Amino acid sequence: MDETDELLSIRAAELYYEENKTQDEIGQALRLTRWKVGRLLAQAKQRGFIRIEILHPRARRLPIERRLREERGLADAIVVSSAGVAGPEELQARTAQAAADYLTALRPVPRTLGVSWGRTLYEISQHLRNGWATGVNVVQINGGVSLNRRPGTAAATAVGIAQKGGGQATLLPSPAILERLETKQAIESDRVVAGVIELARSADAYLFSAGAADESSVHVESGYLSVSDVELLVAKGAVGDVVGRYLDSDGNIVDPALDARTVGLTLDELREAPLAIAVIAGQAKHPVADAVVRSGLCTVLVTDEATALHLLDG
Amino acid sequence: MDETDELLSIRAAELYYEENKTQDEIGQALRLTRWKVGRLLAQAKQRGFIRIEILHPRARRLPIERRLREERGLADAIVVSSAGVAGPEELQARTAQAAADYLTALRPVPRTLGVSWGRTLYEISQHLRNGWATGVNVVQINGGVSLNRRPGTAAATAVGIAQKGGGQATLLPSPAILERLETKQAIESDRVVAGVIELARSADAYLFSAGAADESSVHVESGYLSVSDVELLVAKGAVGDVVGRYLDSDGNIVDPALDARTVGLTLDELREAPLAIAVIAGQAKHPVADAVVRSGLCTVLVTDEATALHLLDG
DNA sequence: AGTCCACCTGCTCATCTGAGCAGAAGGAGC
DNA sequence: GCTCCTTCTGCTCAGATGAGCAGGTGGACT
Repeated sequence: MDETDELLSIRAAELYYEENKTQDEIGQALRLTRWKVGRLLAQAKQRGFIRIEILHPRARRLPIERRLREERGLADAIVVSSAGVAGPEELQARTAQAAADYLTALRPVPRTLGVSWGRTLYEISQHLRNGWATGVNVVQINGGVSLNRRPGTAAATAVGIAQKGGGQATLLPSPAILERLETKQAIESDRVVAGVIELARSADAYLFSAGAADESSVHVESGYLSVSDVELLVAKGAVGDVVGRYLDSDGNIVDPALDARTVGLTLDELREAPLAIAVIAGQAKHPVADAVVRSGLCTVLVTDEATALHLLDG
Repeated sequence: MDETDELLSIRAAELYYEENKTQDEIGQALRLTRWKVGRLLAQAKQRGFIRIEILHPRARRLPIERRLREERGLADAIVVSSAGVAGPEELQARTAQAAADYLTALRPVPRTLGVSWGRTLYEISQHLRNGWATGVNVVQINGGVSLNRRPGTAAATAVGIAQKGGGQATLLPSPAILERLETKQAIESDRVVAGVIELARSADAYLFSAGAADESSVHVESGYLSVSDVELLVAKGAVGDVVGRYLDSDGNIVDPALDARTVGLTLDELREAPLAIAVIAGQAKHPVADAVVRSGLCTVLVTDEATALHLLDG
């Protein structure tokens, strides 16, 4: 395509997309046949001169979703558009909304849904509508009750999802991380706790997010880890955590001793799940999102456009 | 349009614009008739959910051009797209290119073209192609030869435009602004200078830019004015200059005494021209662009999208 | 110069799409 | 409960568009 044709294709595109002229009219204006105009427009599209964006908080990026499914082996992918996004909070909100939509549309409806907790999960619970399902029971898959600064967030998440879904919530009454291995083993052998974990193992589907390995981690906020603990983990290669377990970029546990003191489903148990929905959004979580997808921790990913493109780049 | 329809229209738009499905296929996917899909897409467009951009340095914004013609009474307007622009230099380059394109396509071809000088005009001369016209003579319409730091820029501009257009350049051998009124009157009564100005008055068309009233002004750079001179002009209401003459936001001369010492066509002479092409780009020139258009200094405006929108806002 | 080949052009035809219309549905007011 | 009015729905039909094809054009190579 020479320079003249390139310019013509731009002129044609202006008349077609901005002035709503027909290809025939454009042909008359530019002294071309309407077939030539059609070809110029096709070339303009194909060469990427034409960008069509859907500007809406609920807009998704289907081509990127397809690439994630095909190139990253996911069973499903939901990618929300970043077009016209105001800030990181809105990105987070859009992604949580999309996750709520996905859950609502999910078929078959899971009888039991295993959930983690955290800012993202809480926001998903807020975006779910009353009656999003009928009779979905919810079970927590990792510990964390009550140490949180905003007490009850973890519980409110699970209970909220369950209530709006017309089911019961089963909480895991345990800290996320114990200080001593013996305490962790003791609490796991507690009849109630063991029962909850057993229920969690039998869930039909899991819904969880991932945390970045930095000082903003919920584990730091909740007091389970200190900033220097996290720095140590990062030094060992940690990119973030899933259900409280810190992993490196290959999805391996970074600190087996710490992991052994962490209550809840293990990463390998998650990997065996037939339906594991990860909801991860934001620049800060790009590395951990990568690790989650690469190591097969989820079968379904709900994320934002920038994160999705990051995953596809590598 | 309720929330459900809004969401459906977004889903439909995704399938239509990103997946290239037909409205009929979308109808099947979303369990709607194809007419409903068509209406949803029309509403999505109409409500502004669909943004179509033409990403190309030569892309123009025809709807904005139309508004400028209709709402600002211009005979013609050329607005280059700001989409995907890298920086102010590229905006300037795009606008200069558009001005060169406009000149090249101009019919009837002017026998004599009056030009000012400056960074913008120089860039236009660079973008013109050899043989853009056959036999267009060029005449400078304001003084400024030789005091410029990059000597010859003013002359190179006029000569370049003329040579590439197969014609002769007539330079105005005079400073832009004289220190004393008497000197200005003396130089204007010089036979050669008077002849050039007479020729300039008889030009078929004028091509000029405008300068912002700040320290970056070519008059400061050229030594005609000091920074404090410009500050004084700004204090008196100056928003910029056209052919070396400083005007306020209403297009009135700010400093009549200074104006009387300025050599070349007057603003009122420009206003009477049947074809006066102003080329103005960049954030810094928004106020002076406004003054130029409001006070009828040009019949044709070549500018960038942001500047055009600024003109239409007010 | 002749031949071949790739590309381009203008066409036919099938499909897609938007305008306009008649009837149905859903509310508001009586 | 009934009527009227607005809005919505599914349709016809004509215009717009894209796929595919035959013929033509121009350049490269022999």
